[in-house]
Amino acid sequence: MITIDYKDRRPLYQQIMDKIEELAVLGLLQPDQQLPSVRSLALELAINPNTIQRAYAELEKKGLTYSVPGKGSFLAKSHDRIVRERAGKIRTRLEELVTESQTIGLSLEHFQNMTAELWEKTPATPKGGNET
Amino acid sequence: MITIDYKDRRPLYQQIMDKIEELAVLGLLQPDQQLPSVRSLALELAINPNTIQRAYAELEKKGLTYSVPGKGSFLAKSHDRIVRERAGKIRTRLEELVTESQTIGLSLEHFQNMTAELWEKTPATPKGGNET
DNA sequence: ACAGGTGTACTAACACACATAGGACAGTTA
DNA sequence: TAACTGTCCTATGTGTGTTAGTACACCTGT
Repeated sequence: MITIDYKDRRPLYQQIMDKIEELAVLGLLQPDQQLPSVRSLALELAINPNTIQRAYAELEKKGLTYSVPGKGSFLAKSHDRIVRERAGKIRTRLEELVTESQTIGLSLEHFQNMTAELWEKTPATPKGGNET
Repeated sequence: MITIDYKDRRPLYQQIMDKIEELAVLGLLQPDQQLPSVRSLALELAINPNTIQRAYAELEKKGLTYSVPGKGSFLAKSHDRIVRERAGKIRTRLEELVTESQTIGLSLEHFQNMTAELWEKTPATPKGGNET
């Protein structure tokens, strides 16, 4: 379900956070569904439990999950809410691209054409291969 | 000409690299034009010369500048070439955005509308104020 | 009550990148 | 020669990421 890529420059805890959010976006994790326990996931990924703990703590701080001592960690937000947040971030990054494009004198038409072209390529998955 | 932003999370040497590339894109630095010397820029920015040295060395590795011992560091590439490289990077990042948008089920039409809307906002400059 | 699962907290240690500090050497130019 | 230039080197401090080990409190099934 979750894998680690040591070629990835991002911290392990960050990769785990992103993977869980990704699973939530894709609907493979449902609200209130229990996540793997800190210890079991650490064992499975062959990394330190503290790293998982870190990831779960950050996810909870973001409001994406909630933890119940003695019971486990669970997905908190609804699929729709996560998707809306994602859309917001995409908008922010798009704004950066727009600004940079204008700096180098790219036209809106050129940009739109590029978008349409890339849209049709429809690659399978963005970040390096999602397991199994 | 070049400033440092300590609120910026990027390393200082990275900020310097980006600023110089930015100046080149905007045409404020011409090919074969001499850059500030390692020591003078370090003095001006009140940081260590080694940090400037690092920035210049990385820029040279990227082929953006060239250094002549005893003479100085100079901008290497033509404006056009830098712009083309920038465009390539923008394309790569746009591809990421497209993929992520598809993941969350955004439509091409929605994406294009968002782009057009952002395009018209036309903010002054992206990264924290490029002074005088 | 107990055992075994859960989250949480804490300290210590290591590796790495960023940055500073200070010094040294070689080439260029006036 | 003097005063610039780039380049190289070692040492040090700091912050972050990660591992390691331990401990405590909570929940659940037997």
